[in-house]
Amino acid sequence: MELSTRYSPADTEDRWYSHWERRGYFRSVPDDREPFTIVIPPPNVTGVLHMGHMLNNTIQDILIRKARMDGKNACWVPGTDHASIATEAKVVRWLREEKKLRKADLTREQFMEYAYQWKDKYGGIILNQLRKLGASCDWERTAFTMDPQYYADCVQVFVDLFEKGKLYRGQRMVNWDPEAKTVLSNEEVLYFEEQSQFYHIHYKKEDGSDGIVIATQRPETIFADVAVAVHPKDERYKHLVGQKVLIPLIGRAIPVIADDYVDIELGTGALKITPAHDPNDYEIGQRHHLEIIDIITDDGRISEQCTFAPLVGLDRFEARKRMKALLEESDNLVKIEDYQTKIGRSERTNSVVEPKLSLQWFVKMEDLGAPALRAVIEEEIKFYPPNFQNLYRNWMENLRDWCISRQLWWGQQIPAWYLKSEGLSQETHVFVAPSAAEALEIARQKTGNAQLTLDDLRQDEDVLDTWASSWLWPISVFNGFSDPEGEVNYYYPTSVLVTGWDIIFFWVARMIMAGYEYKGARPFESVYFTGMVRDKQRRKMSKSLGNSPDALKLIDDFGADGVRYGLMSSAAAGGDILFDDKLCENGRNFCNKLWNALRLVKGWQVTELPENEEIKRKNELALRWFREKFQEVLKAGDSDFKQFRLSEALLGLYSFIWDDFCSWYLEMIKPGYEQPIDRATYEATLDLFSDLMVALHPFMPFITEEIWHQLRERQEGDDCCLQPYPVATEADATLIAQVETAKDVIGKIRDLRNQNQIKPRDPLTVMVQNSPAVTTLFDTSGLLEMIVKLGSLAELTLSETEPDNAKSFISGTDKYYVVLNQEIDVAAEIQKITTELTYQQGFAQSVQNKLSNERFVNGAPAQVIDNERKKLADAQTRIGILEESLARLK
RNA sequence: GGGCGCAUAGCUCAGCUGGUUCAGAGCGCCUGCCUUACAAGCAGGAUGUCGGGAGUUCGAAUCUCUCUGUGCCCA
Repeated sequence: MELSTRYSPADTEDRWYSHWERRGYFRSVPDDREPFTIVIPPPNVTGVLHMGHMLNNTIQDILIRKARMDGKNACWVPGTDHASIATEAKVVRWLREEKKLRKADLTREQFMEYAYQWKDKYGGIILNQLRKLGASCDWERTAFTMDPQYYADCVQVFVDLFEKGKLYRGQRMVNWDPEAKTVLSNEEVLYFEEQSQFYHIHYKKEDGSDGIVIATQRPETIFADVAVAVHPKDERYKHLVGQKVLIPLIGRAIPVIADDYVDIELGTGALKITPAHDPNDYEIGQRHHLEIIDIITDDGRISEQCTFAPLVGLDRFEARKRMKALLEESDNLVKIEDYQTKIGRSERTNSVVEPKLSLQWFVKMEDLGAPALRAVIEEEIKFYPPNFQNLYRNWMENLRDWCISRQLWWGQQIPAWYLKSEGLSQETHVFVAPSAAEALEIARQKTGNAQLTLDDLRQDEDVLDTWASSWLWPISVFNGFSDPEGEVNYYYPTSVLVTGWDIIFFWVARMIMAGYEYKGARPFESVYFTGMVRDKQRRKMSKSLGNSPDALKLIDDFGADGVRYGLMSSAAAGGDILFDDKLCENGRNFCNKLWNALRLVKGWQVTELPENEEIKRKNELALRWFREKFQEVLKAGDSDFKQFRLSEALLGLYSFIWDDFCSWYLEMIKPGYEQPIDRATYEATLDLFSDLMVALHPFMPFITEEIWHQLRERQEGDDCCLQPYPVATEADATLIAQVETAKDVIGKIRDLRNQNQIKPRDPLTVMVQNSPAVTTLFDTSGLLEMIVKLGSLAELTLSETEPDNAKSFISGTDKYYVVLNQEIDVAAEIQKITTELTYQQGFAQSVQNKLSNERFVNGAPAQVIDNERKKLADAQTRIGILEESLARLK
């Protein structure tokens, strides 16, 4: 069959993927084998494949394929996250743009129906895209964080935490998004350097005399002030502490207090305290037992609570503008100062975050955090790279309670019920239960009112933070809550989690907490942190910058294997990747290289006749050498895998295949023009090539499967992806070193050709100076023939004397002569040899110095000293040779 | 302000427990080749006070301290 000079991924990739899938190779059910389990970091259900996913999932696929080939029961669970806020935002936009509907006009039930419609239509595209990448997931296990069972698990955990007293409802300062009207977690707030102003405002004393000038960025909140704070050591204001000053415009008197928090240098050194609208003020307020006055509504307007009527109803920014004029008129504005500061904005709506006191559900972190911190510090869970331990520890030692309620509809509705008779946020009774009926039971008991009906209760409107569902992922996907004695006990703890370090707190830490809380065991043995994929200018890839390449187009252009190679070749764990198409190009080129090696081998005619002795010796040596070298590579690769050094493992195979297999081995055994190859070498080569494909398969699954099948007729079901991964045996270092000397000689001959304009194929005569050391060259069967072939020599013989008209070089401690049919430039040759001689003498001297240092000889291990002695001896031999050459030329 | 990291070839980075597999890879660059698998290729080549300084050691890119530059996280 005629093979194209280019490998065409499009012709093979889909075909092999469906073949694997059809044969059920990725399916896992518990059995006697050791499990190797990975749960996918579930992408947003609305997501499409981007570079980060490609990197992340390529790594998981490599690990899972390798484990499968190692004979383990490999199970990779795929799935998606309902991603409450991100998805709800998309659904709302879709309703507005496509259906001309506003969320406010829909009931919750109607909205959810639309949301599911939308999810069914657009959700899960990414899972099909993962197939293009080659991801060998067990698709029958595909999970979703809003699956009915998963939903029930989240509810059960909520109830359980509540019953254990690890969940509470409390007034807390939260990050409020006035546009989305929802609480944001700290992690959902992004900070930007922005231009702002400090308003210096004069708070006069009750008698109208000069009081104190405070600086604030938020003049519209002065009506919620309850104090002015200064630093206790600030001499300027000491006399005022304990006195009262008046809020401008409304003239309410508030105390001046002293608190360490105040920064003397910042602004005027005097700070207005507004506990309802600033987290730091809130804490100061708590310390000093101050009142809380809230004057901002849920949508960011000045509320009725504000005693200054002209502002009521205005948007907070509009109110700020008005305040400028009002303060000027009332002669309270001292000055306005420009100020650069960090403003927090909602990651989703970009609106300025409003600190707000709100009644929310919180998980107490104290008990949950302790075992999760310990597990990582004591390396019960190992991080790769390990320095992420520090980041983790830092966060875990400063845990804040986790706000898990979100004012959204898309998500697991919080299983808490209240009495309708009580106002919103005024509840004195809370009934937490898995269902309304059970909540009613509790309500009847707690209130002592047996007449209560479901109509008297209303369920909490909020849903769970999306991470409060995904933290159960490693347990819930194996039905660990509904069937705690089932297969979860086989698959859990999972083997490794592969994820970006940016969600170490959101997700990794919380899964660890849930793991210890609900399974009493770590959720995974190891965590492999990937870096961020960035563009060439080091910018994070983002939609708004438009710098993210289209993942599927990349696969079209370079093949999935090419892209996988590109991503992996420069992706040390934890390190960012500066992505460049060039990387994928390398991968594609590698595929072509493999393909052409296949074309070469399959193009050979095979003879059943035995080869002549010389060729036979050469081929046998080549084979032995290559097999030994393969062991070295496998051994290194094995250790790389154990340490998750996947890039290193891949690059090791890459250079072994490109350099050692293609450039050396195949050239060694390649028959002459239109000559056949002997059966034994041919068969052995097919086997070696097959083994290489098996070793490379986890990284580049498609092309290796294709070549595996092109190399030989295989039985049905005899596929590359199921082969046992080759296990290294001890390599014969001596043999490898012998062939290395041949490669060195060949390289030097080629170099000499290059420098003297001799064509690569001109047959040269080369001699080697007879010496006791030179015997290995002649004693190693096939070595001479190898040099003759790859050096394109007419002959290689021993010589007692230096021939005329020859140039020489040294390999190891042997002197070689290349006979040239041209004039030798004696002066240039002398120059060259002198330079080399000077270098060798200097080198010998430095080794000599080392060896005559008594402390070195006494202190260093014997092996190091022996090595130095050998270096010295070899250098001295070379010096002898060079001096001899020089003498002869002169 | 607190914490974590990084600095090695023109560029992007490897370099594990200190010792010739320690100064490496890929890209780029230079020279020569359309050699009977592959020009998306082949054969060669050049390039570095391993950020500065000090220390530990027989020996430091590797360990310690310090300075400088730089990135990130938290407040």
